[in-house]
Amino acid sequence: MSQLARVWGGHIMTECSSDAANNPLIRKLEGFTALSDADRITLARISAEPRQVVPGTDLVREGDAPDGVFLVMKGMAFRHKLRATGTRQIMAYLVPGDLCDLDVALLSEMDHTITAVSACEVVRLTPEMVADLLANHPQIARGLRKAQLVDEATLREWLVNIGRRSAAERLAHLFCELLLRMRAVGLASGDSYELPVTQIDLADTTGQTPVHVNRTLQELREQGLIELRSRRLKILDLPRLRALAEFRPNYLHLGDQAAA
Amino acid sequence: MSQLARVWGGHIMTECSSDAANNPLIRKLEGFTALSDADRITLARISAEPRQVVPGTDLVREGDAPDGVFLVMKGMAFRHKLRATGTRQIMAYLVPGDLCDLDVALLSEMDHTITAVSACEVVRLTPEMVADLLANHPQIARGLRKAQLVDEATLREWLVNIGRRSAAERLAHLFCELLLRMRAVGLASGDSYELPVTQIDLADTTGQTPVHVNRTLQELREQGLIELRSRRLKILDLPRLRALAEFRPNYLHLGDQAAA
DNA sequence: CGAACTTTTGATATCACTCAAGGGACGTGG
DNA sequence: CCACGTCCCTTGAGTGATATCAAAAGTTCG
Repeated sequence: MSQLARVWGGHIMTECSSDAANNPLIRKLEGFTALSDADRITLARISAEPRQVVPGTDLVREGDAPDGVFLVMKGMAFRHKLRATGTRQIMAYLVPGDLCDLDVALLSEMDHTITAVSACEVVRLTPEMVADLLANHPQIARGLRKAQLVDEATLREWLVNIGRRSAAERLAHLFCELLLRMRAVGLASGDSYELPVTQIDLADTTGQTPVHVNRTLQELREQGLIELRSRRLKILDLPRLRALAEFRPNYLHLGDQAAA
Repeated sequence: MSQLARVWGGHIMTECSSDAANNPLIRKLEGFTALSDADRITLARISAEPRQVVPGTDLVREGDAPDGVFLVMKGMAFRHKLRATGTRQIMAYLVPGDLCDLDVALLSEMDHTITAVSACEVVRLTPEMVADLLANHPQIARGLRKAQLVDEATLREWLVNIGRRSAAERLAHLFCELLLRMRAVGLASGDSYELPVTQIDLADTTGQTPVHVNRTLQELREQGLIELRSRRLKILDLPRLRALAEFRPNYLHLGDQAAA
């Protein structure tokens, strides 16, 4: 927010992120449901021409009329709200493969803002494209709906996190969650991944003060649990970090292709 | 949780909540979209035979395979999670007209529990019924999808509430939100409504301690903002309560039938 | 190389938690 | 209809985790 915050204009650039195995959307949906070759081709086509977006760009702003659905292909973005008093709460991270709500076009007005934290590649899907996917590609539809349920479940888990865990536990939990989500789209190497956020962002995520986040991170480092430098997080002792956070990944519904 | 927590068995009883204007589901959806007479008849039929449920009954439990969608017709329920340490976080209230996630059948396992707080009337919609509504009743589908978006937006607002507001502000915000939601289904009289929760529940909702909730409620009472007795909340000074909570109802998307 | 931002440190304040116990309400059974 | 148990609400005293305020040190980048 203190950032430059330019609005996403008519932007630049191509670059084909097609190669199916590297397409985070395809990877993610395949974690949720079986896709046909035709499905993969459809998804690859849709996500073929992302726009490059500069850090700090608002993808949509609170008060805007929603205009299609955003899909993040690279980089990281988050949803957040600003209160009148100036405090901010971050309510979700969007990592590659993530979309914002499928049916958002039903609403007349956005109730929060989505901002790119790092340089991102983003695709905008028109309401028509979304409708086509949902109507004519049942497996894709299934995957997308499931992804949305997981987004909601994640929100609930964040509520538990902020409502009922201590400062250190909150951060630990966040780090564990993001590791799994980054892994699911092939963006973690071992137990480390890009985490392009400031300590201020972490504070606004976990409902704390930047100062306290700083001290808490130091604790986690001293205990040999993590390393966090130059926008990259390395988890040094995942089992202990998970135990500390009491992290149970069931709410992410990874690898449960089952169900009716 | 300390409650008896019997599992919802094959339960009793009928009683026809049909009369369209009193059907909370119909009222709620009409706030979101225009319904035809046929739509109203469909909805009335679906919700015609609620089961009576005793306070403390778990409608679904974490770990269960989801089996259809619940619709609350009367009373109040909430979603919550228990941590291993015994602490609990309530993540949503379900008031009459509310459903749990439409697509929940896509998941193999529930990641949280839903419990009736008061005596409730509840309808279980089978996955087939839900599919039929979504496929063959476009306006109903639209209303239901919108309702789901609002549920998600509400979750985000709760995150702001817990993450960034003081004890008094949190309670004030919750009370304001519930007033609007109860009004939307015709269950508020003036500025008061049934609120069948204990102070312990309020603590688990707002991420606080019961003791502190108690003291905070006393403050709100002393300031002439509310009255809370025998499971009924009366808001004495709504403007001041709203101001205290910095309550902006935009996230509830009430009365915006607009949008593409 | 300088400006803007971020991270770190120190000192102090406070809001909310903990522990503990008393009082009230409500229901059940004798 | 009283006695008793069980929740729930209330109060008090003491503590602790996290916030606040302020400033220095480190980074990043144009």
